[in-house]
Amino acid sequence: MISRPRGTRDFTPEEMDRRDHLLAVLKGTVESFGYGEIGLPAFEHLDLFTLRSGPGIIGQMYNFTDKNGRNLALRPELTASTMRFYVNNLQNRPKPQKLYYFGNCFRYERPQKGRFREFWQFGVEFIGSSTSLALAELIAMAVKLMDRSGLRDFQLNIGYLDILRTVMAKIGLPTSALASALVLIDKKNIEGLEDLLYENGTSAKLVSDILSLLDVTGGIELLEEMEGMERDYPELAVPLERFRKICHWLVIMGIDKFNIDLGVVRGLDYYTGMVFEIEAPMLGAEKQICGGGEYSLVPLFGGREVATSGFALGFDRLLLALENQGYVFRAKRLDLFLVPVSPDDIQYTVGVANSLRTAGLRVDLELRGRNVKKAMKYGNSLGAAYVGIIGENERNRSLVAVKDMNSGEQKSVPEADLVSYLWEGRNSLQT
RNA sequence: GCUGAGAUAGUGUAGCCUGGCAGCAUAUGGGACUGUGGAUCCUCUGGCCCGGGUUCAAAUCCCGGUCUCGGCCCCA
Repeated sequence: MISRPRGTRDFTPEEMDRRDHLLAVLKGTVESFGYGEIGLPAFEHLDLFTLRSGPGIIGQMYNFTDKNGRNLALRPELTASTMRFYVNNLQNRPKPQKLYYFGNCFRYERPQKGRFREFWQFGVEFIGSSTSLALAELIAMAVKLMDRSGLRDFQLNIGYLDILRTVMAKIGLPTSALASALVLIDKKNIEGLEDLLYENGTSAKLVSDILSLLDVTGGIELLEEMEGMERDYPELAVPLERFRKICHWLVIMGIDKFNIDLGVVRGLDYYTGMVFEIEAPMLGAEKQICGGGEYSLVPLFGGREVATSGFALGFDRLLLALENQGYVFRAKRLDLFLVPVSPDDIQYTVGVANSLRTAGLRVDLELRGRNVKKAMKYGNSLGAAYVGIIGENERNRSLVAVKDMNSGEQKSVPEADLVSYLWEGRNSLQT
Protein backbone atom coordinates (compact mmCIF):
# COMPACT_ATOMS: atom_id res chain seq x y z
CA MET A 1 0.00 0.00 0.00
CA ILE A 2 1.21 3.46 -0.82
CA SER A 3 0.62 6.13 1.76
CA ARG A 4 0.09 9.83 1.40
CA PRO A 5 3.29 11.89 1.43
CA ARG A 6 3.91 13.66 4.69
CA GLY A 7 2.08 16.91 5.18
CA THR A 8 -0.37 16.35 2.33
CA ARG A 9 -4.08 15.69 2.59
CA ASP A 10 -6.87 13.97 0.69
CA PHE A 11 -10.26 15.66 0.65
CA THR A 12 -13.59 13.84 0.62
CA PRO A 13 -16.46 15.13 -1.51
CA GLU A 14 -17.96 16.70 1.62
CA GLU A 15 -14.70 18.47 2.44
CA MET A 16 -14.34 19.70 -1.11
CA ASP A 17 -17.89 20.97 -0.92
CA ARG A 18 -16.94 23.12 2.06
CA ARG A 19 -13.76 24.32 0.44
CA ASP A 20 -15.63 25.26 -2.71
CA HIS A 21 -18.21 27.06 -0.66
CA LEU A 22 -15.60 29.09 1.22
CA LEU A 23 -13.68 29.79 -1.97
CA ALA A 24 -16.85 31.05 -3.67
CA VAL A 25 -17.37 33.49 -0.80
CA LEU A 26 -13.79 34.74 -1.03
CA LYS A 27 -13.90 35.12 -4.79
CA GLY A 28 -17.25 36.85 -4.71
CA THR A 29 -16.00 39.29 -2.10
CA VAL A 30 -12.81 40.39 -3.85
CA GLU A 31 -14.62 40.49 -7.18
CA SER A 32 -17.11 42.86 -5.60
CA PHE A 33 -14.12 45.17 -5.10
CA GLY A 34 -13.19 44.88 -8.77
CA TYR A 35 -10.39 42.33 -8.44
CA GLY A 36 -9.76 39.86 -11.27
CA GLU A 37 -8.28 36.39 -10.96
CA ILE A 38 -4.93 35.40 -12.41
CA GLY A 39 -3.47 31.92 -12.87
CA LEU A 40 0.15 31.12 -12.13
CA PRO A 41 2.46 28.12 -12.56
CA ALA A 42 2.89 25.61 -9.76
CA PHE A 43 6.68 25.71 -10.15
CA GLU A 44 9.10 28.51 -10.98
CA HIS A 45 12.81 29.04 -11.37
CA LEU A 46 14.41 28.70 -7.98
CA ASP A 47 16.01 32.12 -8.46
CA LEU A 48 12.64 33.83 -8.30
CA PHE A 49 12.30 32.85 -4.67
CA THR A 50 15.89 33.23 -3.57
CA LEU A 51 15.96 36.68 -5.13
CA ARG A 52 12.97 37.57 -3.04
CA SER A 53 13.78 35.99 0.27
CA GLY A 54 17.47 35.08 0.21
CA PRO A 55 19.17 31.71 -0.19
CA GLY A 56 18.22 30.75 3.35
CA ILE A 57 14.77 29.68 2.26
CA ILE A 58 15.98 26.85 0.03
CA GLY A 59 15.90 24.61 3.06
CA GLN A 60 12.19 25.26 3.40
CA MET A 61 11.28 24.67 -0.23
CA TYR A 62 10.59 21.75 -2.50
CA ASN A 63 13.25 22.44 -5.10
CA PHE A 64 14.57 20.10 -7.77
CA THR A 65 16.51 19.90 -10.99
CA ASP A 66 14.57 18.96 -14.10
CA LYS A 67 15.78 16.71 -16.89
CA ASN A 68 17.41 19.62 -18.62
CA GLY A 69 19.30 20.71 -15.52
CA ARG A 70 17.10 23.70 -14.64
CA ASN A 71 16.88 24.65 -10.98
CA LEU A 72 13.21 24.80 -10.16
CA ALA A 73 11.06 24.98 -7.06
CA LEU A 74 7.43 24.30 -6.23
CA ARG A 75 5.99 27.68 -5.31
CA PRO A 76 6.12 28.41 -1.58
CA GLU A 77 3.80 31.41 -2.02
CA LEU A 78 2.28 33.39 -4.86
CA THR A 79 3.35 37.01 -4.48
CA ALA A 80 6.70 36.45 -6.19
CA SER A 81 5.02 34.79 -9.18
CA THR A 82 2.49 37.60 -9.39
CA MET A 83 5.26 40.20 -9.44
CA ARG A 84 7.16 38.24 -12.07
CA PHE A 85 4.00 38.04 -14.17
CA TYR A 86 3.51 41.78 -13.75
CA VAL A 87 7.07 42.60 -14.78
CA ASN A 88 6.92 40.19 -17.73
CA ASN A 89 3.51 41.03 -19.14
CA LEU A 90 1.35 43.44 -17.19
CA GLN A 91 3.40 46.59 -16.77
CA ASN A 92 1.66 48.45 -19.57
CA ARG A 93 -1.89 47.86 -18.48
CA PRO A 94 -3.89 50.72 -16.94
CA LYS A 95 -3.26 51.30 -13.25
CA PRO A 96 -4.14 50.60 -10.60
CA GLN A 97 -4.42 46.88 -11.22
CA LYS A 98 -6.35 44.64 -8.88
CA LEU A 99 -5.30 40.99 -9.07
CA TYR A 100 -6.18 37.97 -7.00
CA TYR A 101 -5.13 34.34 -6.96
CA PHE A 102 -5.91 31.05 -5.31
CA GLY A 103 -3.56 28.11 -5.43
CA ASN A 104 -1.70 25.38 -3.65
CA CYS A 105 1.73 26.17 -2.24
CA PHE A 106 4.47 23.91 -0.96
CA ARG A 107 6.87 24.27 1.92
CA TYR A 108 9.24 21.71 3.33
CA GLU A 109 8.44 22.20 6.99
CA ARG A 110 7.42 20.12 9.92
CA PRO A 111 3.63 19.70 9.78
CA GLN A 112 1.53 20.64 12.76
CA LYS A 113 -1.89 22.07 13.45
CA GLY A 114 -2.80 24.43 10.62
CA ARG A 115 0.51 23.82 8.87
CA PHE A 116 0.90 21.42 5.98
CA ARG A 117 3.48 20.81 3.31
CA GLU A 118 0.87 21.41 0.67
CA PHE A 119 -1.48 24.21 1.61
CA TRP A 120 -3.68 26.72 -0.15
CA GLN A 121 -3.30 30.46 -0.27
CA PHE A 122 -5.80 33.03 -1.36
CA GLY A 123 -4.33 36.45 -1.94
CA VAL A 124 -4.59 39.79 -3.67
CA GLU A 125 -2.06 42.24 -5.04
CA PHE A 126 -2.79 45.89 -5.65
CA ILE A 127 -0.45 47.52 -8.14
CA GLY A 128 -0.05 51.13 -9.16
CA SER A 129 -1.24 53.32 -6.33
CA SER A 130 -0.26 54.05 -2.76
CA THR A 131 -2.89 56.53 -1.66
CA SER A 132 -4.11 56.23 1.90
CA LEU A 133 -7.55 55.54 0.49
CA ALA A 134 -6.27 52.58 -1.53
CA LEU A 135 -4.46 51.08 1.46
CA ALA A 136 -7.47 51.51 3.67
CA GLU A 137 -9.58 49.72 1.08
CA LEU A 138 -7.09 46.86 1.03
CA ILE A 139 -7.36 46.36 4.78
CA ALA A 140 -11.10 46.83 4.77
CA MET A 141 -11.39 44.16 2.11
CA ALA A 142 -9.32 41.73 4.19
CA VAL A 143 -11.65 42.29 7.12
CA LYS A 144 -14.64 41.87 4.88
CA LEU A 145 -13.28 38.53 3.70
CA MET A 146 -13.26 37.34 7.30
CA ASP A 147 -16.75 38.69 7.97
CA ARG A 148 -18.28 37.26 4.84
CA SER A 149 -16.65 33.90 5.53
CA GLY A 150 -18.48 33.82 8.83
CA LEU A 151 -15.43 34.10 11.09
CA ARG A 152 -16.37 35.80 14.32
CA ASP A 153 -13.38 35.91 16.61
CA PHE A 154 -10.39 37.58 14.98
CA GLN A 155 -8.11 40.50 15.58
CA LEU A 156 -6.67 43.02 13.14
CA ASN A 157 -3.23 44.44 13.92
CA ILE A 158 -1.91 47.35 11.92
CA GLY A 159 1.65 48.62 11.96
CA TYR A 160 3.61 51.22 10.11
CA LEU A 161 7.23 50.42 9.46
CA ASP A 162 8.33 53.90 8.41
CA ILE A 163 7.67 55.31 11.85
CA LEU A 164 10.12 53.01 13.56
CA ARG A 165 12.51 53.16 10.67
CA THR A 166 12.58 56.95 10.74
CA VAL A 167 13.46 57.00 14.40
CA MET A 168 15.98 54.23 13.95
CA ALA A 169 17.55 56.09 11.06
CA LYS A 170 18.02 59.11 13.28
CA ILE A 171 20.08 57.00 15.62
CA GLY A 172 22.44 56.25 12.78
CA LEU A 173 22.38 52.49 13.28
CA PRO A 174 24.45 50.57 10.74
CA THR A 175 22.32 48.59 8.29
CA SER A 176 23.23 45.23 9.79
CA ALA A 177 22.24 46.37 13.26
CA LEU A 178 19.01 47.79 11.88
CA ALA A 179 18.07 44.43 10.42
CA SER A 180 18.71 42.56 13.65
CA ALA A 181 16.86 45.26 15.53
CA LEU A 182 13.78 44.61 13.40
CA VAL A 183 14.07 40.91 14.08
CA LEU A 184 14.20 41.57 17.82
CA ILE A 185 11.17 43.83 17.52
CA ASP A 186 9.27 41.17 15.63
CA LYS A 187 10.05 38.70 18.40
CA LYS A 188 8.97 41.24 21.02
CA ASN A 189 12.40 40.81 22.58
CA ILE A 190 12.56 44.23 24.21
CA GLU A 191 15.56 43.54 26.40
CA GLY A 192 17.56 42.27 23.48
CA LEU A 193 16.66 45.39 21.56
CA GLU A 194 17.69 47.62 24.44
CA ASP A 195 21.08 45.92 24.65
CA LEU A 196 21.60 46.22 20.93
CA LEU A 197 20.79 49.91 20.95
CA TYR A 198 23.11 50.67 23.84
CA GLU A 199 25.90 48.67 22.22
CA ASN A 200 25.58 50.92 19.20
CA GLY A 201 25.92 54.03 21.29
CA THR A 202 22.33 55.12 21.33
CA SER A 203 21.49 57.74 23.94
CA ALA A 204 19.22 56.86 26.81
CA LYS A 205 16.67 59.36 25.61
CA LEU A 206 16.45 57.81 22.14
CA VAL A 207 16.27 54.31 23.56
CA SER A 208 13.37 55.20 25.79
CA ASP A 209 11.63 56.94 22.90
CA ILE A 210 11.93 53.83 20.77
CA LEU A 211 10.74 51.57 23.55
CA SER A 212 7.76 53.80 24.16
CA LEU A 213 6.97 53.65 20.46
CA LEU A 214 6.93 49.87 20.67
CA ASP A 215 4.68 50.15 23.66
CA VAL A 216 2.16 51.82 21.46
CA THR A 217 -0.49 49.20 21.05
CA GLY A 218 -4.15 49.83 21.29
CA GLY A 219 -7.05 51.40 19.50
CA ILE A 220 -7.38 54.36 17.26
CA GLU A 221 -7.02 56.83 20.13
CA LEU A 222 -3.30 56.16 20.09
CA LEU A 223 -2.94 58.19 16.94
CA GLU A 224 -3.40 61.35 18.98
CA GLU A 225 -0.85 60.29 21.55
CA MET A 226 1.67 59.82 18.79
CA GLU A 227 1.36 63.46 17.87
CA GLY A 228 3.64 64.21 20.76
CA MET A 229 6.38 62.39 18.90
CA GLU A 230 6.30 64.87 16.10
CA ARG A 231 7.71 67.62 18.27
CA ASP A 232 10.83 65.60 19.01
CA TYR A 233 11.04 64.04 15.58
CA PRO A 234 9.86 66.38 12.80
CA GLU A 235 10.74 63.68 10.26
CA LEU A 236 7.80 61.69 11.58
CA ALA A 237 5.28 64.24 10.38
CA VAL A 238 4.92 62.69 6.93
CA PRO A 239 4.52 58.98 7.85
CA LEU A 240 2.35 59.80 10.85
CA GLU A 241 0.05 61.91 8.75
CA ARG A 242 -0.28 59.14 6.18
CA PHE A 243 -0.91 56.54 8.85
CA ARG A 244 -3.58 58.78 10.36
CA LYS A 245 -5.26 59.13 6.98
CA ILE A 246 -5.30 55.38 6.43
CA CYS A 247 -6.94 54.88 9.81
CA HIS A 248 -9.33 57.70 9.09
CA TRP A 249 -10.52 56.04 5.88
CA LEU A 250 -10.74 52.69 7.62
CA VAL A 251 -13.18 54.13 10.12
CA ILE A 252 -15.21 55.61 7.31
CA MET A 253 -15.29 52.16 5.72
CA GLY A 254 -16.76 50.79 8.91
CA ILE A 255 -13.61 49.21 10.33
CA ASP A 256 -13.13 50.70 13.77
CA LYS A 257 -12.01 47.74 15.80
CA PHE A 258 -8.33 47.40 15.13
CA ASN A 259 -5.20 47.29 17.11
CA ILE A 260 -2.34 49.60 16.28
CA ASP A 261 0.95 47.90 16.94
CA LEU A 262 4.12 49.52 15.69
CA GLY A 263 5.92 46.30 16.49
CA VAL A 264 4.24 44.49 13.59
CA VAL A 265 7.21 43.98 11.35
CA ARG A 266 6.28 41.03 9.14
CA GLY A 267 9.66 39.47 8.85
CA LEU A 268 11.37 40.49 5.68
CA ASP A 269 12.69 43.85 4.69
CA TYR A 270 10.89 44.32 1.39
CA TYR A 271 7.89 45.50 3.34
CA THR A 272 7.96 49.26 3.28
CA GLY A 273 5.20 51.27 4.97
CA MET A 274 1.89 50.04 6.22
CA VAL A 275 1.71 46.40 7.32
CA PHE A 276 -1.09 44.39 8.89
CA GLU A 277 -2.04 40.95 10.03
CA ILE A 278 -5.21 39.22 11.11
CA GLU A 279 -5.13 36.46 13.66
CA ALA A 280 -7.66 34.01 15.00
CA PRO A 281 -6.66 33.37 18.63
CA MET A 282 -8.46 30.01 18.71
CA LEU A 283 -5.89 28.49 16.37
CA GLY A 284 -3.03 28.47 18.87
CA ALA A 285 0.51 28.34 17.56
CA GLU A 286 -0.48 28.87 13.93
CA LYS A 287 -3.04 31.56 14.58
CA GLN A 288 -2.03 34.02 11.90
CA ILE A 289 -4.62 33.77 9.22
CA CYS A 290 -3.85 36.71 6.98
CA GLY A 291 -0.95 39.09 6.50
CA GLY A 292 0.19 41.76 4.12
CA GLY A 293 1.03 45.36 3.53
CA GLU A 294 3.05 47.59 1.28
CA TYR A 295 6.14 46.08 -0.23
CA SER A 296 8.65 46.63 -2.98
CA LEU A 297 9.62 43.72 -5.25
CA VAL A 298 9.13 44.93 -8.80
CA PRO A 299 12.50 46.73 -9.11
CA LEU A 300 14.19 43.64 -7.69
CA PHE A 301 12.66 41.61 -10.53
CA GLY A 302 13.77 44.14 -13.11
CA GLY A 303 10.63 46.21 -13.54
CA ARG A 304 9.94 49.92 -13.32
CA GLU A 305 9.37 51.23 -9.81
CA VAL A 306 5.69 51.02 -8.92
CA ALA A 307 3.67 51.06 -5.73
CA THR A 308 2.57 47.58 -4.69
CA SER A 309 0.63 46.23 -1.77
CA GLY A 310 -1.34 43.10 -1.05
CA PHE A 311 -2.08 40.32 1.37
CA ALA A 312 -2.42 36.58 1.44
CA LEU A 313 -4.64 34.49 3.63
CA GLY A 314 -4.16 30.91 4.69
CA PHE A 315 -7.15 29.16 3.21
CA ASP A 316 -6.73 26.02 5.32
CA ARG A 317 -6.38 27.97 8.52
CA LEU A 318 -9.44 30.06 7.81
CA LEU A 319 -11.41 26.89 7.19
CA LEU A 320 -10.02 25.34 10.37
CA ALA A 321 -11.01 28.40 12.37
CA LEU A 322 -14.52 28.27 10.93
CA GLU A 323 -14.82 24.59 11.79
CA ASN A 324 -13.56 25.16 15.33
CA GLN A 325 -16.12 27.89 15.67
CA GLY A 326 -18.84 25.41 14.74
CA TYR A 327 -19.77 27.16 11.53
CA VAL A 328 -22.48 25.24 9.67
CA PHE A 329 -21.69 24.83 6.02
CA ARG A 330 -24.54 24.51 3.60
CA ALA A 331 -24.06 21.18 1.85
CA LYS A 332 -24.87 20.65 -1.79
CA ARG A 333 -27.85 18.36 -1.91
CA LEU A 334 -29.00 15.86 -4.46
CA ASP A 335 -32.38 17.10 -5.68
CA LEU A 336 -33.83 13.79 -6.76
CA PHE A 337 -32.97 10.11 -6.62
CA LEU A 338 -34.91 8.04 -9.16
CA VAL A 339 -35.89 4.42 -8.59
CA PRO A 340 -37.19 2.26 -11.44
CA VAL A 341 -39.36 -0.48 -10.02
CA SER A 342 -38.67 -3.05 -12.71
CA PRO A 343 -36.28 -3.36 -15.67
CA ASP A 344 -39.14 -2.29 -17.96
CA ASP A 345 -39.12 1.12 -16.24
CA ILE A 346 -35.47 1.90 -16.82
CA GLN A 347 -35.80 3.49 -20.22
CA TYR A 348 -38.42 5.97 -19.06
CA THR A 349 -36.40 6.67 -15.89
CA VAL A 350 -33.26 7.45 -17.85
CA GLY A 351 -35.24 9.88 -20.00
CA VAL A 352 -36.61 11.68 -16.97
CA ALA A 353 -33.15 11.93 -15.39
CA ASN A 354 -31.70 13.29 -18.60
CA SER A 355 -34.21 16.10 -19.01
CA LEU A 356 -33.96 17.12 -15.34
CA ARG A 357 -30.17 17.20 -15.55
CA THR A 358 -30.37 19.36 -18.62
CA ALA A 359 -32.51 21.74 -16.59
CA GLY A 360 -29.67 22.07 -14.07
CA LEU A 361 -30.97 19.83 -11.31
CA ARG A 362 -28.82 17.35 -9.42
CA VAL A 363 -30.27 13.96 -10.22
CA ASP A 364 -29.10 10.42 -9.60
CA LEU A 365 -30.77 7.10 -10.22
CA GLU A 366 -30.55 3.51 -9.03
CA LEU A 367 -27.87 1.93 -11.20
CA ARG A 368 -27.57 -1.42 -9.51
CA GLY A 369 -31.09 -2.74 -10.06
CA ARG A 370 -31.84 -3.07 -6.37
CA ASN A 371 -35.37 -3.39 -5.11
CA VAL A 372 -37.32 -0.31 -4.14
CA LYS A 373 -36.64 -0.62 -0.45
CA LYS A 374 -32.89 -0.98 -0.86
CA ALA A 375 -32.80 1.78 -3.42
CA MET A 376 -34.70 4.15 -1.17
CA LYS A 377 -32.35 3.41 1.65
CA TYR A 378 -29.48 4.31 -0.62
CA GLY A 379 -31.21 7.48 -1.80
CA ASN A 380 -31.76 8.44 1.79
CA SER A 381 -28.09 7.92 2.64
CA LEU A 382 -27.19 10.21 -0.26
CA GLY A 383 -29.20 12.95 1.39
CA ALA A 384 -31.52 13.36 -1.58
CA ALA A 385 -34.26 15.92 -1.04
CA TYR A 386 -36.71 13.78 -3.00
CA VAL A 387 -36.91 10.22 -4.19
CA GLY A 388 -38.85 9.52 -7.36
CA ILE A 389 -40.37 6.11 -7.90
CA ILE A 390 -41.22 4.96 -11.37
CA GLY A 391 -43.23 1.82 -12.00
CA GLU A 392 -45.78 0.67 -14.50
CA ASN A 393 -48.44 3.15 -13.34
CA GLU A 394 -46.12 6.14 -13.64
CA ARG A 395 -44.60 5.04 -16.90
CA ASN A 396 -47.94 4.60 -18.63
CA ARG A 397 -49.23 8.01 -17.51
CA SER A 398 -45.96 10.03 -17.75
CA LEU A 399 -45.79 10.61 -14.02
CA VAL A 400 -43.22 10.26 -11.29
CA ALA A 401 -44.17 9.38 -7.73
CA VAL A 402 -42.16 11.98 -5.84
CA LYS A 403 -41.55 11.49 -2.15
CA ASP A 404 -40.36 14.35 0.03
CA MET A 405 -37.66 12.77 2.17
CA ASN A 406 -38.07 15.27 4.98
CA SER A 407 -41.82 15.14 5.46
CA GLY A 408 -42.42 11.71 4.02
CA GLU A 409 -45.25 13.07 1.88
CA GLN A 410 -45.60 11.65 -1.58
CA LYS A 411 -47.45 12.83 -4.64
CA SER A 412 -47.61 11.96 -8.30
CA VAL A 413 -46.12 14.72 -10.39
CA PRO A 414 -46.56 14.89 -14.17
CA GLU A 415 -43.22 14.66 -15.91
CA ALA A 416 -43.76 18.09 -17.47
CA ASP A 417 -44.08 19.73 -14.02
CA LEU A 418 -41.08 18.05 -12.41
CA VAL A 419 -38.55 20.79 -13.08
CA SER A 420 -40.54 23.55 -11.43
CA TYR A 421 -41.64 21.25 -8.61
CA LEU A 422 -38.05 20.33 -7.74
CA TRP A 423 -36.70 23.88 -8.08
CA GLU A 424 -39.39 25.05 -5.72
CA GLY A 425 -38.41 22.33 -3.32
CA ARG A 426 -34.76 23.27 -3.47
CA ASN A 427 -35.45 26.93 -2.81
CA SER A 428 -37.76 26.31 0.10
CA LEU A 429 -35.40 23.81 1.70
CA GLN A 430 -32.39 26.04 1.54
CA THR A 431 -33.83 29.22 3.00
C1' G B 1 16.10 21.80 13.61
C1' C B 2 14.38 20.75 19.23
C1' U B 3 10.71 18.31 22.30
C1' G B 4 6.25 15.40 24.35
C1' A B 5 2.36 11.91 23.19
C1' G B 6 0.55 8.41 19.88
C1' A B 7 -0.43 4.59 15.54
C1' U B 8 -5.15 -2.10 16.42
C1' A B 9 -10.87 -3.60 10.14
C1' G B 10 -13.47 2.14 6.08
C1' U B 11 -14.45 5.00 10.92
C1' G B 12 -14.24 4.95 16.45
C1' U B 13 -12.12 1.88 20.08
C1' A B 14 -10.76 -2.60 23.97
C1' G B 15 -6.54 -5.61 24.63
C1' C B 16 -0.38 -3.61 25.93
C1' C B 17 1.51 -2.38 32.28
C1' U B 18 1.70 -8.50 33.84
C1' G B 19 3.82 -11.86 26.22
C1' G B 20 -0.30 -17.24 25.20
C1' C B 21 -6.62 -18.22 19.59
C1' A B 22 -7.37 -9.98 18.40
C1' G B 23 -12.65 -8.34 20.86
C1' C B 24 -16.58 -4.52 20.67
C1' A B 25 -19.40 -0.58 18.22
C1' U B 26 -20.48 1.56 13.72
C1' A B 27 -20.26 1.82 8.43
C1' U B 28 -20.04 -1.09 3.72
C1' G B 29 -21.87 -5.89 0.95
C1' G B 30 -25.73 -9.93 1.32
C1' G B 31 -30.38 -11.50 3.63
C1' A B 32 -35.17 -11.35 6.75
C1' C B 33 -38.31 -7.76 2.93
C1' U B 34 -39.77 -8.37 -5.55
C1' G B 35 -43.79 -0.71 -5.21
C1' U B 36 -41.70 2.88 -0.35
C1' G B 37 -36.13 5.45 3.42
C1' G B 38 -34.30 6.57 8.62
C1' A B 39 -35.75 1.14 12.98
C1' U B 40 -34.80 -4.03 14.31
C1' C B 41 -32.65 -8.91 13.62
C1' C B 42 -29.29 -12.46 11.00
C1' U B 43 -24.86 -12.80 8.12
C1' C B 44 -20.22 -12.33 4.77
C1' U B 45 -15.86 -9.52 4.02
C1' G B 46 -12.31 -6.64 6.38
C1' G B 47 -7.28 -4.99 11.06
C1' C B 48 -2.36 -5.13 15.07
C1' C B 49 2.13 1.30 10.60
C1' C B 50 7.08 -0.74 8.47
C1' G B 51 11.77 -3.36 9.46
C1' G B 52 14.89 -5.82 12.85
C1' G B 53 15.80 -8.04 17.84
C1' U B 54 14.50 -10.91 22.51
C1' U B 55 11.38 -15.40 23.33
C1' C B 56 8.91 -22.00 22.77
C1' A B 57 5.56 -17.88 21.77
C1' A B 58 5.18 -10.62 20.33
C1' A B 59 -0.51 -6.25 18.99
C1' U B 60 1.99 -6.59 23.91
C1' C B 61 8.96 -6.17 25.67
C1' C B 62 13.63 -3.76 23.13
C1' C B 63 16.01 -0.97 18.85
C1' G B 64 15.53 1.70 14.22
C1' G B 65 12.37 3.96 10.58
C1' U B 66 7.72 6.08 8.72
C1' C B 67 3.44 8.74 9.67
C1' U B 68 -0.07 11.51 12.94
C1' C B 69 -1.35 14.96 16.88
C1' G B 70 0.53 18.86 20.27
C1' G B 71 4.42 22.58 22.20
C1' C B 72 8.89 25.32 20.44
C1' C B 73 12.07 27.21 16.12
C1' C B 74 10.63 29.14 11.56
C1' C B 75 6.69 31.23 8.96
C1' A B 76 8.12 34.51 2.45
